[in-house]
Amino acid sequence: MSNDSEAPSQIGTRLGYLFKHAALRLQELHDQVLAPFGIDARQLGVLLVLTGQEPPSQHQVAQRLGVDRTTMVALLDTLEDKGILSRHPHKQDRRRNVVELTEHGKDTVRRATQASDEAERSLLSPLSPPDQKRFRDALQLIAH
Amino acid sequence: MSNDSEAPSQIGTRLGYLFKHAALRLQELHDQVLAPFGIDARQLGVLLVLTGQEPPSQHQVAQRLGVDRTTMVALLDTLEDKGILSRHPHKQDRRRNVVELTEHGKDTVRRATQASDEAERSLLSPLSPPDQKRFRDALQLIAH
DNA sequence: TATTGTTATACTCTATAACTATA
DNA sequence: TATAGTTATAGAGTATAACAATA
Repeated sequence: MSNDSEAPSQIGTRLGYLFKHAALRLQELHDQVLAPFGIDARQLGVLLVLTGQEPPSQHQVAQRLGVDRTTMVALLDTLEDKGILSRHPHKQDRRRNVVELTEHGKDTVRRATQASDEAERSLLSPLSPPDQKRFRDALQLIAH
Repeated sequence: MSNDSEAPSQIGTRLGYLFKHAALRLQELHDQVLAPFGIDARQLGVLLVLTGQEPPSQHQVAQRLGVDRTTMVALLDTLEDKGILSRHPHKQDRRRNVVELTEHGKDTVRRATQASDEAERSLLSPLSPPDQKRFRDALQLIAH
C-alpha cells in the first residue's frame, strides 16, 4: 500500500552511486583549489602521510596509503622532482629510503591543506554546520 | 593553544580518504552478497537503470551512468550473454538498441537488490537507525 | 550532416615478477 | 633467506578515432 508502484530501487539512492558521485565532486573541487600548488589530491594524500611524525620509509608510506610499494616509486619520483620531498638511505638499514618533506614541501603541504579544507567546506556547504560535523563523524565510523 | 602540536592534518580524517575507504568496504560487502547471482555491484547499477521505467537505448543507459557509449557495449554484452537482458532495434529509430530486462533479469534484479540492501545495512550498522537515515540524506544532498 | 552502435587502438592506473643491494 | 627499492611487463578499465547503418 506504500510505494510498491514507484521505482523500487532508483540508482540515485544507492550508497555506491552516492559515494562515487560525492567523491567525483570532491575531486573536481580539489583539482581547482590545488592547481596553484602543482599537485593533485592524491599527491597531497602522500604528503599528509609525511607530516607530523617520524619520517617513514617508502614502504611504510605505501602501506599507510594502501598501495603497492612499486606504485609508490613513480609517485615519489614526481614529488621529488618538484623539490617537495627528499629521499635518503636510512642510517641503520641502508635498504630503506627515508622520505622527508623539504622546507618547500612543508610550506606546500600547509597551504595545500588549507586549500583542501576549502574544497571540503564547499562540498559540505549544503549541510548545516552541526550536520556537517555529524556527517564527518558518521563517515569516519563506517570507513573505519 | 588548542592542538597546534598535534598532527595538524591526519590523512585518516580527510573526506577523500574516507570516501575511498567507505566505498572499498561497500565494494567488498557487495562482492560477497552478489556472488550467488553472478553479477557485481557495477553490473547491478546497470540493471537498476533498466528497472521501473521505459526501456532506454544503450546510449541513454550510458549517459545515466556517466560512462562513454563505447564502454557500454562490453558491459551489456556480458549481461546479455548471461540471459539477464536483451537488445532489440527501436521500432521508430533503427539506429538505437532498446535494452530490456528478461524475466530472469527481473528476478535477478529483485533478489540482487535485496542482497545489496543487506550490504548497505551492514556498512551502516555502526550508526544508530536515526543516524543512518541522517547520513543517507546528507550524502544524497552533497552528491547531488 | 548528425547520431547510434561497434571495433580497434591508446592511455592510465595498478599489480606481479624479476633484479640489485642490503640485512 | 628475507626485505626495500627499482624496473619491465601485463592486466583491468576507460576514452578517442574511425567506420557502418540509419536518420
